[in-house]
Amino acid sequence: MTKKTTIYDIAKKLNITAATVSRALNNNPKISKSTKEIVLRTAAEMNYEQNKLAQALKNGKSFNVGVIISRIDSNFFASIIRGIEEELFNHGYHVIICQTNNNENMEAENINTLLNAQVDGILMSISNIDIDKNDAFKRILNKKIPLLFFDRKKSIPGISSITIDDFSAGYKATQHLIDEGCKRISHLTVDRNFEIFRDRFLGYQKALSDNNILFDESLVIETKSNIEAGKDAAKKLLKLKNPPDAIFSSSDFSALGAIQEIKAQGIRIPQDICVVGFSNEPFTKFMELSISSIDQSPIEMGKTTARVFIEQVKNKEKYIEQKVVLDPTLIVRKSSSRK
Amino acid sequence: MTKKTTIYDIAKKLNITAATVSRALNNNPKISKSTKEIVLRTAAEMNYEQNKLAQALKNGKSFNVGVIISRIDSNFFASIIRGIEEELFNHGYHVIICQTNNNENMEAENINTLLNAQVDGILMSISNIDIDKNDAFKRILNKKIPLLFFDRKKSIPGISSITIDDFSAGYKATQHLIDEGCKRISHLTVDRNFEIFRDRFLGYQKALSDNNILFDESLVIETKSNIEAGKDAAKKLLKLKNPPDAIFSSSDFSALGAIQEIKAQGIRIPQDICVVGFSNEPFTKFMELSISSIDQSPIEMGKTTARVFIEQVKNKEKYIEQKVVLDPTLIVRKSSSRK
DNA sequence: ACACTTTGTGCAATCGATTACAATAATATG
DNA sequence: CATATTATTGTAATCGATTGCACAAAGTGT
Repeated sequence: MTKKTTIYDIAKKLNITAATVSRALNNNPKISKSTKEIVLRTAAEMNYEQNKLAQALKNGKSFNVGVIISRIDSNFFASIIRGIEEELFNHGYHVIICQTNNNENMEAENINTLLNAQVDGILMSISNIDIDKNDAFKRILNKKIPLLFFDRKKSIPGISSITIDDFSAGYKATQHLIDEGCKRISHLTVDRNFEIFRDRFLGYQKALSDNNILFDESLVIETKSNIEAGKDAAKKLLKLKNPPDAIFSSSDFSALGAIQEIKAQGIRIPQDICVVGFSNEPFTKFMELSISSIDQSPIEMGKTTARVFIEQVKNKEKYIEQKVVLDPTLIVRKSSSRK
Repeated sequence: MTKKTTIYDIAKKLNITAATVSRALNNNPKISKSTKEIVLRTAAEMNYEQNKLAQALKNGKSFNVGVIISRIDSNFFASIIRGIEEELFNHGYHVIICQTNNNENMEAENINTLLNAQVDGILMSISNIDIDKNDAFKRILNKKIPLLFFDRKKSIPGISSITIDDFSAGYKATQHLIDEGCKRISHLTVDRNFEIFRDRFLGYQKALSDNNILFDESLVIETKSNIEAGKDAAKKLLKLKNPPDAIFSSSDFSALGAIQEIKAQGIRIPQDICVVGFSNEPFTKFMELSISSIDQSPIEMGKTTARVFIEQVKNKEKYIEQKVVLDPTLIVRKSSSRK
C-alpha cells in the first residue's frame, strides 16, 4: 500500500538532503529558486503531506486547542464552540472537545489529558469554583500555555476571560420587569458561587434598589438549570402568602419549567406573572408563548475567545491579560410584555 | 520555569537508561520490581507526564479522532458528539471537531487537515453526495485508518455506517398520519440525493401505497431545513386547489415553519392539518402545540459510532464493515393527534 | 591573482518515547 | 566449578521534521 511519503523520500529521489527539502518546503530564503521548484514539484508528484505530529514534536506546537465545557448539547455551548472552531480553523488550529458534566474531577482529568496531548492552549467554562486550588490547574500555569475562561469564569490575575456583562444583564432584565409594572420580582438563580450567577443576582438587586423596591430574600430561589427544577421553584413561589408577579430566571430551562407550572395552576402569563429567562435558547423564540430572554451572543463569544487566544499566542512576551466583556441583549417576548 | 521532565531526566537522576525508564513506566515484565518501583516513585516526584506527541510519532497512533459534521449548533449533531466524546474518552481518545457548513470544499479541506494531523480515524456525516469521487476521500482509504459514516451516509463497500432506519421512520410517520384519518399527506423532503432523505421519502411512498392512497407528486416539496423554507412550502401547499390534510416533514425546522404559516392562515392543527417533523429537536416538545417527531436517539447514535470505531481499531486485520441501523421512534404529540 | 563575502547545501543533533538486539549479571544445572 | 539459563539493563536506531553550524562554490574587490 501507499505508505506516506516523507521528506526523506523526496530527498532520496532528488539526491539531496532532507534538510534541503525541509527548507525548500518552508520557503527558506537560503534555498535557490531552482531547487525550490523541483522540490515542490516532486513533493506534489509524490503526494507528500506534512506530518503534523513530527512537526509538533520538534516545534513544541501541536496546533491543537482544548475546549472544556460542561456539556455540548445545549445550544449555548454548541454555539460557542461553533464560533471557536470557525475562527481557529482559519489560523490552522484544531479544536479538541471535552465535557465535564459539571464534575470537578472530570474537569481536572480533562485538563490533564489535554496537557499530555500537548495542546497549545485551553479555553474553558469552569465547572469547579475552586479551580485555582487544583493541581491540574497549576500544571496549565506551569506550562505557560494560554488559558482562557469564557462564560463561567473565575477572576484570576493573569488569566483572560470573555464573558458578557452579567451584572448588566441582571439589571436590564429586572428593570424591564419593573417597567412592565411588576413589583414583587422573584429571581431564580443557580449557584452563586459562580461569578456569572452572582453578578446576575447583584444586577437584579441593584435594579430593585434603584427603583426603591425592597429586596425580599424569600423571592430568591437557588435551582438547577432544568425544567423540573423550574417547576419546583414555581411551586414554592406560588405557595407564598404573597406570591411574586414576575420571575427573572438565570436559566431558560428553569424559566420554561416555571411557566409550565404557572400555567398548569391557571395563572396567566404575562398578565399575572411576567417571566424572563436567560441564554436565548432557540425554544424560547419558537413557543407560542414566546419567552423573553437575555441573549449572550454565544457565537460571537466563541469567536472572541478564539481571537484573544490567537493574540496571546502571537505576543507571548508582552502578553497582558484581557477581560473582554460583551454586551448582553434583552429580548422582550410575550412572556413579559403586557402592552 | 519548570520545563517538562522527560524520561531522560528521570534516567539521569537514577543513573539508568531512558530505555529502562520507558520500560518501567510501561510496566514491561522484563524490568525488575525494584527498578520499577523507584522509577515510578521518582517519576511522580518529578511530576513526569507522558508526552503524547512523541509517543504518537513513534507509534503512529495519535489517539485523536476527527469528527466532521455540517454544523454543531443543532441539538441533533451536538448530541451525537456528546455521545461520541463520552464513549471515546473512556478509551483514551480525544475528539477533534470540524464543521463543513454543508460546503463540499470545506469537507475536503477538513479531511485533509485531519489526516495531516494524523488522526486515528474519521467519523463523519457527509456533506458531499459524491464524496467517493473526492481526492481527500481517497486519501483516507489509502491511509487505511477507519472511516465511519453516521446520519448522512453513502453506501460504499468496506465503509461502516451508523444510521437509523430512515425508510422505517418515513413509513411510521406516514402510517401514523393515515391512522389519524389523513388522506392527502404532503411530504417536505430535503435533498433526495442523500440516502437518508431518499429513504424517508421511500418509506412515505410505501406507506401510502400500502394503504391504497395514490401518490401525488405535487404534494412533495423539496426544502431547506429551516423555518423560512417551511413557511414557503406551506404557502405553496395551501394554495393548491386540493390542499393536504397532513404534512410529514424531514426536518423539525421546516415543520415548525409550516405550522407557523398554517396557523397564521387560520387553519387549525391538528383538526384540519396534522404535522409530523423529524429529529425530535427539544423545541418540538416544549411548545404548547407540541410537535410530533421522529426521535433518532442521537446520543446513542454517537456512542454506537464510537463503539464501532473502537472495534475496528482493535481488529484491524479481520475487520468487516458494519452497517448499524438503529430503530427510530415516532413520538406522537399534539400536532398530529386528533383523539 | 589573492583575500573576502555571498549563496546554497550538507551534516548532525534535537524533539521524547519506543523497541529489536546486544550485553552483562545473576542463578541454575550437572 | 564450568557451563547453560534466565533476568535485567544498556545501545542505538527509529518515528518525521527542523535548524545551528560547517563548508564548498561562486562572486566581488583591489
